[in-house]
Amino acid sequence: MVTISQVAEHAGVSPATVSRVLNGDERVGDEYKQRVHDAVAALGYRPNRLARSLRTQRRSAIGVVVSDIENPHFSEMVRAVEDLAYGAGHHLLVCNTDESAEKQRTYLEMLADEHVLGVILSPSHPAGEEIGLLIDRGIPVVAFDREVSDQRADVVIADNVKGARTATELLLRAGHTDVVYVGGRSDVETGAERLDGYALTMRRAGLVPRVAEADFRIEGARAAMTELLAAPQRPTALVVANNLMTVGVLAAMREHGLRAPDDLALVGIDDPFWAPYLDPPLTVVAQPVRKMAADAMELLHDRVSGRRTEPRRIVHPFELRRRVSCGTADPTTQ
Amino acid sequence: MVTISQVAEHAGVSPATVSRVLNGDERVGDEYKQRVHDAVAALGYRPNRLARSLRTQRRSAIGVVVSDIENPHFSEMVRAVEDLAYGAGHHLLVCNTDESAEKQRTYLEMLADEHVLGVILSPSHPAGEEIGLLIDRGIPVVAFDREVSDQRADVVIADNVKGARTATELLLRAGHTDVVYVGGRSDVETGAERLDGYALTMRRAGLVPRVAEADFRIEGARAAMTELLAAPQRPTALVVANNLMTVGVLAAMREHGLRAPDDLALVGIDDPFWAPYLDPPLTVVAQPVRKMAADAMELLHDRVSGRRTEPRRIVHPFELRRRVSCGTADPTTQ
DNA sequence: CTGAAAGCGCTTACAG
DNA sequence: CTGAAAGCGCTTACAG
Repeated sequence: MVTISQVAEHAGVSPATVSRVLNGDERVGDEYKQRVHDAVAALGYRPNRLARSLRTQRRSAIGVVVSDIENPHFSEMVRAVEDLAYGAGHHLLVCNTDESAEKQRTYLEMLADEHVLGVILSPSHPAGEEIGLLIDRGIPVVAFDREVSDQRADVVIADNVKGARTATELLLRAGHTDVVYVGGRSDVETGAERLDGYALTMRRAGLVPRVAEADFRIEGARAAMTELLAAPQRPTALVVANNLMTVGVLAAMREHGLRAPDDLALVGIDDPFWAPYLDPPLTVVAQPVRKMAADAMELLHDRVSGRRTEPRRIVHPFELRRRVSCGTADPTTQ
Repeated sequence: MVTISQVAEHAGVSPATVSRVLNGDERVGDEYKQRVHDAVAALGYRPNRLARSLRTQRRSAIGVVVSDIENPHFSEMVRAVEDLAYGAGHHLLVCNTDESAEKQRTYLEMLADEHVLGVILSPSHPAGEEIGLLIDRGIPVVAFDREVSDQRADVVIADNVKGARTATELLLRAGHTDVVYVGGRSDVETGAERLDGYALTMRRAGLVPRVAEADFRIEGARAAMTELLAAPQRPTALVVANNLMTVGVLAAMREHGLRAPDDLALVGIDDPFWAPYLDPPLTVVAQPVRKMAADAMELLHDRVSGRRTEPRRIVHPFELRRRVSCGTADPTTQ
């Protein structure tokens, strides 16, 4: 392990001068600069970032906490954040919480103890006190997808109520009246809001909401669908609460010999990369994940640079991406 | 920021004693222990992990370098690694290289400078000299999926040749003679080996290999398929080089009104979580990603603990997961 | 069993 | 422009 002192000795200067040269301090004389650069090259010296972070009290890591990196929604988010972080010379500590309050706490405490630059958190437990711990210690937190109780955090979310409304309205305008919502966990914010958006839209149209309850997961959706399709009255259209559930819904439909959109029209929420390639290509309302990630990073940078101290809250609209699964025809006139 | 000295003062002991208590040193007297614990609680003290790492020369972060976290293969790998790391109290620095030699170099150098505990690397550039830099500095490297030039690294790979052979043989045994390989990048190890496995198997059966060249990506596979299906003789079966390409292949087939397995039998390589839910459910040969991740972590821990200094190389077999897309009938007798 | 002191590898006022 | 010295927040031989 070559240290800065060894470089200094080799170059015949002080460690302070080596540090200055390496950090681009212009006041150093040209000959000294050259000698330092030569010594660095000769010894293959690389500064210890740990030591630098400790001394400068400035870290280059950003914590990203999601419930499950394997969920394409979060893979996309992490990917987008990573692209931006790389450009800024930062790197990512990625943490999965599995929707466990305890894992969230453990990870956030660890990130606090690591003195990360900031945290982008898709909360499993919005009221966790460890969120305040981070902010107390001057580590900015951006809540992603879901809000957190601590009002000092920044927030980047999508308008789930409107998103579900857009999906539902699309089907209602096509003439459907029996639109069922295949729902995710209504005990979490995103689940509750999407359900609300659907139910409100149905009621406003004078229709009765009907929900097949599931859990945001493939097999849960498949089971809920199996039950739904065994019921006396089969709906003509579905709104599905997230991308994983869509996979389960399509599987259940296939088992029952049903095709979208003819037997059952379908609008999904979320747009994983394979949605356009499903059979049929899936119509979805999608969160603009990349834009949201860019906002999250910008909010973080504003905080770190001290440009802003007041919390901000950015709400993105969902985007309708119309493909095939929603159908086009008015089913009442077929 | 509460420091260990403040805790010491509050408890009326030395910083050394606080450190000992917090690190579970049993030699400390019970009364002192109690006083330290009280002071820690009163002040809300949390040790600075950066300072500890610098002092002990022991880091708790593991670097994971993949080409693209959005590829389900790597999402699954990172997820599996993360599960194991969490249990061991480690956390993950996740890096995307986009198959760029430069990004790989930048990230690996950064991981070296961060003095991470170890690196799991799915190499974009197997001969990168920065791999040696890590090992020189005592940071163990486990090559994942693909080998690296530096012989000192550990290796966890799947037997791509046999995997592709298994896929091809399954189709040959079903009676197919015109099996086309929809190929990935044959300039990378995995691509080249899978191609070899396919081609060898065809030749051994007295058949002529036929390849639709693509690039491991959805659109590349779709384009290659469109070309293939425009050719005079349509094959009766396909082996597809990775999970993303399967998505493109199915899309192209749909555009041409072809269904698997009846019009075209299909075996994929890789088993993303949605493969069983595709239409038709996909028959695949799959790398045992979770087992491979577990091995990678174990190799890392062996190195870190000094239990082993000689490099190890673990080769996993692919697993055949037979579903619907490969068909069952002998097409020559239909 | 406990504390004073040194040191991990840097950076940065301070003095010259 | 350059260096000696202090210090970031810990841990750990060393001495008692």
